[in-house]
Amino acid sequence: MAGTSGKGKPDHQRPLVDTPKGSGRRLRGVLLDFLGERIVTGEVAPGETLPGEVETAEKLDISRGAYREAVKMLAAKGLVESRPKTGTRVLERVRWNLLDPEVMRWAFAGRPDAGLVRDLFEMRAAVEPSVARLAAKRRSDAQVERMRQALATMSEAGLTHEIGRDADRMFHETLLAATGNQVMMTLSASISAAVAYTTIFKSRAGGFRRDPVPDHLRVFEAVAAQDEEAAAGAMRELLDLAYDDTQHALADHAAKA
Amino acid sequence: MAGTSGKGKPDHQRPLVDTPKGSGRRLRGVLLDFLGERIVTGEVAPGETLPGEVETAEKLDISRGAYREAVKMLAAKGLVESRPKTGTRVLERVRWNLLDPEVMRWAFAGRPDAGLVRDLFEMRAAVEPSVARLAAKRRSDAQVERMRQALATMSEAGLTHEIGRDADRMFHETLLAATGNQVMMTLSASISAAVAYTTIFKSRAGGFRRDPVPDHLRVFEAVAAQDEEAAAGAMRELLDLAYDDTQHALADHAAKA
DNA sequence: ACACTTCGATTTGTAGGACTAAACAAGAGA
DNA sequence: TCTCTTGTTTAGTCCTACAAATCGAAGTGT
Repeated sequence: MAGTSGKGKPDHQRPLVDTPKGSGRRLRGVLLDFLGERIVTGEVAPGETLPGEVETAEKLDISRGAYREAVKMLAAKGLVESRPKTGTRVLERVRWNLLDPEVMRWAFAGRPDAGLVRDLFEMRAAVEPSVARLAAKRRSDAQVERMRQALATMSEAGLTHEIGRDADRMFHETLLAATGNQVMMTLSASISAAVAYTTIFKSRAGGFRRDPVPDHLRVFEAVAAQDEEAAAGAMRELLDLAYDDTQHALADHAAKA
Repeated sequence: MAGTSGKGKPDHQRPLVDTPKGSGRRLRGVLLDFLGERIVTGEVAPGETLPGEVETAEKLDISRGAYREAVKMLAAKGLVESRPKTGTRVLERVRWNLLDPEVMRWAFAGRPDAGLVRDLFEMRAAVEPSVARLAAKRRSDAQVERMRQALATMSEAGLTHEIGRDADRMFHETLLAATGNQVMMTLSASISAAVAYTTIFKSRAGGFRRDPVPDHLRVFEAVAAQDEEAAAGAMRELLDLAYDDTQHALADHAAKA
């Protein structure tokens, strides 16, 4: 791993950033997660500048090349900006690409931030009904069939099980594909990345307060019947339910701490 | 620029990817644009794999380091994925981060794709009314004042002039900030990047069919009065107008070609 | 006080080599 | 024949070390 002989330090037992080891994870990848998470969680505040690249690379005992590639990926996501002489500095939050799935993942790595969850649900409230509406308008019969099956396995397994969550994702994914709208598809891909984390968080903390299957069913039926307004309405209800559950899970979690 | 002596080729007159020269643009940056544009416009189809990195770097007469950093930035935006032995391949469109401002820029570099424009406006139709609603609910007096001023300069200069477009951007930016919603702010940042290109495109091709200032004014007044429903409605009208204009500009452009 | 120059810190770009993962093919064993 | 293992090859990954362009700030001259 370390060139011809590293930096004189023994190859066994590296000092920092747990080694990628035998896993498929690349060194650059773990470094990216390491830095990205530290930035998104606010551990290094916007405006601050990271120590110089030679210095950092040395401290973490990795090469400048690997470090630079990780930093360039952060820059591509709008988290940092690096210029000669000034160094690499963390940008203000507004410049961040919050919609990037990886950024979302970092944001939800620790405990979910209540403000971010609220913002996210406000966004979903704006977008998802329109998604349902468009899906009702343009869905194909094959997509209806796929959603029916996903719904079936979902009601069998329940959302507490892995297989049920998979079915849930499949349901929403197909709904999205039915809109035929590229932009909405990528947006919701990011959102559902975040939603997956809150869902798993919910099922950890306290379980669900109401069965989500009936609401999914209403959405499905409206889409199948191509009733646009009903689809939008059903989706709104589904979202309200999810928001309530998330709020309660968050409150429970806060109470315990 | 070229190490000790490049690759033996004379330093004057480089073969490909116009050199960054005295400009502030970094070599990696122009390479990123070059590759990104080629991918987004479909010149290299999804599924295809780029030639090997040594080969490419050699052909373009740049170092592997610079090339790799550019590719890593593309990977961060979800455009490509590179693995040993397989090479670097372009991902399917659904995995692209279309909301990334740079990806948007590449998408609108050539002639705007009609389908993408439609998708974008469907998205705006879903999101922007909610933006107006939230802004009406939470706006501060200072923000109202800022919007008033932007509107004033905008009605003076008109959207055909640079200064007018700046004021327009300022108006929408402030409206966005008034929502207090981080997620919506980043989303609309991406969207307005695209909108800026269509706007400049519109003013090139045929001008505007209707004065946009009155519609902006209606939005402003509703937000100032904290009338959420009126704000949403006014925004919907504003969007309809913009969509009509864009459609006609697109049609004119197509007719000429 | 103002413009111009120099200097130093830091990123940018270059070169070439060693390591490793992954795909493919060939061979060994059942 | 089929599967499992083993080698071979390919291309990305990671490493070191050096040269150069940039830009801020301090210094210098007028």
